[in-house]
Amino acid sequence: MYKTSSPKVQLPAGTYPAGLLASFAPRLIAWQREHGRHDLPWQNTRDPYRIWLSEIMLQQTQVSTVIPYYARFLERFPTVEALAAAPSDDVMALWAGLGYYTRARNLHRCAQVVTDEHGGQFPSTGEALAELPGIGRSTGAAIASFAFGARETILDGNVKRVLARVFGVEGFPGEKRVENAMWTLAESIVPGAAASDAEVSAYTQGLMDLGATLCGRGKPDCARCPFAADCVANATGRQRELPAARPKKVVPQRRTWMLVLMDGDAVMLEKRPPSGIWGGLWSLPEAADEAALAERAQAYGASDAAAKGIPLMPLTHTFTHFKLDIEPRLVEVMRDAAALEANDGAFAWVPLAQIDAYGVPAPVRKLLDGLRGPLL
DNA sequence: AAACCGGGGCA
DNA sequence: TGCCCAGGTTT
Repeated sequence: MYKTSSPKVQLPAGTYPAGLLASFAPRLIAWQREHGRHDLPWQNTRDPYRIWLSEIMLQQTQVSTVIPYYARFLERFPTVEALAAAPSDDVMALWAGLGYYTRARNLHRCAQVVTDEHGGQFPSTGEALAELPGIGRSTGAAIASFAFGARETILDGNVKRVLARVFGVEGFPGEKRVENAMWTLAESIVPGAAASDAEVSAYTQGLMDLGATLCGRGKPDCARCPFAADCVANATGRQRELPAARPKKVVPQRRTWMLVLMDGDAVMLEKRPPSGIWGGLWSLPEAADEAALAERAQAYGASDAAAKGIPLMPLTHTFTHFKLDIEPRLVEVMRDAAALEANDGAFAWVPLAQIDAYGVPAPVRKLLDGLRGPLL
């Protein structure tokens, strides 16, 4: 749910230089007009449909990738009603290749809500726009400012970087406290009430352009920046420290035992459940400890003596949220043809040379690749 | 390999 | 209400 006035806290006087706060918008607008981007396909229109479509596509996707998709979408769906009426498959097919497919589903749903519940008209405030599927606070503000001249601020990753550097905002922007402070700051520097719609658009576009061009993550081009003389990061050489990086949290270590069950040159792979880690991929049978793994091996026909298996080289795989230590155990058996008949697609014996034809998690593939030479 | 990313779902 | 995730790309 969108919070109208974000934190209900005023920017305390003296937190930032008053001159910089007051001059920020006019200087950004002047810079955008001189040095910003002006020829993107979704600029120079005030059609909320076209602006909305571009903003959704631009979430997590760069401009050059979006451009051809944007053109195809508009050609096929010139209006929000046309998009709303389209079969889901058509929408998904046109989106194919852009990634983040929940965006496409939300896009379609949003078009239907606008058509069915808003008479085909997009709402004109960020708050109302953010009620729609796939539109959050920042995207809502972007659409409202470009399409309706609303003096509302965006706050995406680019803008957070610019504000953190220019104003010297400390702390990790992913932290709620810091993000709230940035919303307050961003709201306090939007163009004044006298600003024209064109100035409001240039301002929002300027925030995007500055973050995307001069003030990028890697090495900002401070020499060309309109705020170089006031920028805290530039003055202190802390461009690389601002904004503060996500605090490294110690990722949890997990450990799993994997059964490399071999019959000749074939290894047994199990199909994983459709959701969760490696959902739907083919992988080795797993157990939480060595004893449990031995039981699984016996269930697949290994003798008591052989079930513990031969330890292979352990390997570590890093996920976003945890590290996984894999302890492989090699067990050789004679495959059970009857069980294979009855297995219902739950497992398969696959010659090592053919595992590339199966969807196998990268670390498991690596493990199995290591087995090919010596054993054959 | 690690950092980054707006919105949505969920505790 | 705040935290974390999914599913990608960039560095």
